[in-house]
Amino acid sequence: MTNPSLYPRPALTVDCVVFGLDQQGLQVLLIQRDVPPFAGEWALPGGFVRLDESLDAAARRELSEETGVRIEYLEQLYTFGAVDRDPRERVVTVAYYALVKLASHAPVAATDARAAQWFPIGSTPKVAFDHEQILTAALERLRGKLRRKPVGFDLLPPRFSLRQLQQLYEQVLGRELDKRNFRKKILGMDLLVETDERESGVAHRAARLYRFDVKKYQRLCLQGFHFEV
Amino acid sequence: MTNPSLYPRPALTVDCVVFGLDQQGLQVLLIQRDVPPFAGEWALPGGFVRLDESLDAAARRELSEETGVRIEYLEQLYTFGAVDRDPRERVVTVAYYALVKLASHAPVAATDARAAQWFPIGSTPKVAFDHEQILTAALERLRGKLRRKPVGFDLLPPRFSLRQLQQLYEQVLGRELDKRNFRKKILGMDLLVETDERESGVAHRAARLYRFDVKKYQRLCLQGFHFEV
DNA sequence: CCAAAAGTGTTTCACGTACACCCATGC
DNA sequence: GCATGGGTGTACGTGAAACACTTTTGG
Repeated sequence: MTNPSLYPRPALTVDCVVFGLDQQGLQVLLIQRDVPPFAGEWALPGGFVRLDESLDAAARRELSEETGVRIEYLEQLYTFGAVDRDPRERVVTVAYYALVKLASHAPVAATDARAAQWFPIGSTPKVAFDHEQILTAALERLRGKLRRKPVGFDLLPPRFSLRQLQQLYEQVLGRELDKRNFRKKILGMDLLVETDERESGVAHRAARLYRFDVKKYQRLCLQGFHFEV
Repeated sequence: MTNPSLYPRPALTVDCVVFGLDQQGLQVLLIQRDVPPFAGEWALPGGFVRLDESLDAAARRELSEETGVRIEYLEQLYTFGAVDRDPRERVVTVAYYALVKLASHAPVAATDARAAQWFPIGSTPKVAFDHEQILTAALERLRGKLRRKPVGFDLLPPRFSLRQLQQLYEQVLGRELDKRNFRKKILGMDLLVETDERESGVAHRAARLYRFDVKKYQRLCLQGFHFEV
């Protein structure tokens, strides 16, 4: 490893897969490109990494600039570096995925002029570059993460019903779960605290709302506790 | 996302954590730097990504140039991009980890002039840059991977005893396992085939040697089989 | 014959899974 | 009063964990 300045360099970008949850299920946020290549096509929000910012910071900045969503959870996913993934020239991209509380946002949130839109997983349009591959990888990672870490709560409002929680797991894991077993398991971890609030605006018995006790989770983790659904 | 050539770019490198297993346990391969910064200190093998090679290709090339080891398994780990991780200038590195069959190599393998040396996990010297952090991340990832995928066989010779396999798991996972339960579980997966060879050169009853049936594993995976130790 | 590791079964307990009914509420 | 989902307990089976002794071989 000699002097770095002697080598021609790939361009370096970050791209983000933003997941949100609403009544229709799990959604991804895409933006419409306004410049070539792939002008007019949908793509993941992202952009170039600046010299004075870390990769995480670049991801957060791009998300804030392009979508204005408030990020609950952000994790680096994988770095994609196929030689021809950008037709212009060599571009390596560090992909991230993010979770947001979709319920608290306007359905389409975009701070700058670009169109941003939520698409249900499984009904995404054709996307630019190798972004399809990134989307797939992100979803796979989310599935694994959700089972092993309590990140699901970052997709839900601060207070939620057990039904909401169960539906989240069902949608992301792609299979049905038994109501009684699910409640037994989740409540058995002793990480949810009952609030005295209840669901409102439903045409049936209102469900009790719970909140996730982050502090308690962190304490348990130090004692070797392992979250798993 | 406008024209990439308008932005100043970070330098981009790959660094590899190479794991091998011998009688002393799990080892990591480090090389001694011969140029500043950190000249004389130990570091992970790695180097700059060229414009005409993918990230994986760059990792393989660097490993071959700097260490000459034959790679059994290679996986991208994480991309490290703190602003000041290289004192010279902004350098982002894509870290990989690799598994090699150490028994079949000379204890120190280096094809070019640089010193390369194996160090036991837990007795590594001070390393340059943020390589300590990368090492830690690699070990953590290896632990998880080993439990969920049959990558352990990439650290063992093609024919191995159950004891060797068990010791591998004990060393990497950092805890003792019950011999009978271990054998029951492993043999129960029906992925090891008995060979008619036995251990040699031991001062006690010689153990039977097994080999891992990759084909069968792949077939089972398609049917939803899930490896777990 | 002694040291050292190979090889082998059973019992116990925890946890996952399957499964059905009454209750509260809004309309 | 009816439709809709909220909320609850039990029985069964599978799989993990604990546990000790006999066999083989080399020196």
